[in-house]
Amino acid sequence: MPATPRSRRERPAKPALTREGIVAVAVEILRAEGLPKVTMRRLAQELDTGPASLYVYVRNTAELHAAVLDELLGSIGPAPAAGGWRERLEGVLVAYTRMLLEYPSLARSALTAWPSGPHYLDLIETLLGLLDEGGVPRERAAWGVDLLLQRATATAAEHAGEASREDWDTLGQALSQVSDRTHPHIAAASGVLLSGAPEARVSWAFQALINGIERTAVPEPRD
Amino acid sequence: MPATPRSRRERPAKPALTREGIVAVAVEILRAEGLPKVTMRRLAQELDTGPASLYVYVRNTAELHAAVLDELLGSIGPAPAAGGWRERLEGVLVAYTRMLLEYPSLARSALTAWPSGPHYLDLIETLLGLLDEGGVPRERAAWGVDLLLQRATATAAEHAGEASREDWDTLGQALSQVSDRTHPHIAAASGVLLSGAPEARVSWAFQALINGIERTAVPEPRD
DNA sequence: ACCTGAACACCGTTCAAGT
DNA sequence: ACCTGAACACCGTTCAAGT
Repeated sequence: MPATPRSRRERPAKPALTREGIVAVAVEILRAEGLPKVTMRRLAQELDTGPASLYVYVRNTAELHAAVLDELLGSIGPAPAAGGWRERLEGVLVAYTRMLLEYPSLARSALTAWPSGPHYLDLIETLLGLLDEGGVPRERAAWGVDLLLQRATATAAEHAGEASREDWDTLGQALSQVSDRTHPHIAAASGVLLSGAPEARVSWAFQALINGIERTAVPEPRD
Repeated sequence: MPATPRSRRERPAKPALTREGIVAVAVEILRAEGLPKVTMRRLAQELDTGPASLYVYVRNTAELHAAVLDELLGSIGPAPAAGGWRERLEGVLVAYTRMLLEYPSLARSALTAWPSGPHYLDLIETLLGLLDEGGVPRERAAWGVDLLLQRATATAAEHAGEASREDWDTLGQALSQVSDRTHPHIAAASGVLLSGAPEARVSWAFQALINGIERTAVPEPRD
């Protein structure tokens, strides 16, 4: 009796071996199993080829991650239509942060491999538009966008790796056990340092950033 | 003729197999060859043992990285003695950023594996002290420290991985090629978006953060 | 030209077995 | 108890060789 061929029913239609096909499969694996499983070898296996073949379409793993992020960026939708510019700006930033928080390891990778895809450009345009609506001078807005996006990305990235919850507790313990002779300011602030609901802190941080960007003059360029 | 034993002159005194010894060797390798070479296997080899032995002293790679960072933190020295609180605060933050910029991949790892060592606590104490001196309310200062340290860490982390320089150029190209019909605000700001000397941007960002922290009220805790 | 099998040069972590 | 050899289960990337 000949061995029966392995079933191929798992994937309805095998995506084509193109950049789009690779990114599509990568997003699928990311959603189902997380970024650590999105490896060149796994992708190749899923596409019935060897890992070497992928290098025709993507330069390396970092570039692949950036493409995946831009793809996901398409899902956060437009800015809220109601409310003042400040609230709407916070709304966009919170939506971006929330999306990244679903894939913290992708956020981590986005911090290093800068996205430059179409959805990322749309996001920058939206942020600049809202800052302009609020009367923030163009130069401050331009430099400020970096601050806002970096805060969102870094906040999500901090949750990558299973250890993060434990580390927070370790730091909390260290902060509360500190002597008020050697570290008087920590001792005095220990109750507040790690206090507050996560949403409240996220919101406060964005408002503080917006306030700072609004009020801080960019230096005159010297030549 | 018996085989001559392998020379052991490379390392003057092999550090003891203790947590301190392991961290010391890790710092040494980091300084000489960068974080990617600081692996469990390499460390074990350097200490004449197998990788499994290290797990008696460190929980995992992330914890090791955090210990290494705290060690390096000891080298940035105290806050500048002269100047207003604002300038001294910026001085501390710039010194921290500069140190991290020498080891961007360590910064990247610090974003995930929170340090909680003695030198990190000292840094927090210094920041809180300077904000207090500036009359910043305790609650704002406590929440603000997270903003300041995260900015420093994330800025350095962005330089990890060889690709970062190229990515920046790619983004710059994408930004300057955008159509002013679809992305009018980017088009209008394209000159400013990526302008400015790195030091000027780092300095502006910290000043904007300080200004924002100073002026943004923390919400009343609800129970 | 486009594609890929196989190899190169590694990883972190666990665990059974030794001392 | 403390320590570790060997194994498990993987990685990314390159390159010579095939079609």
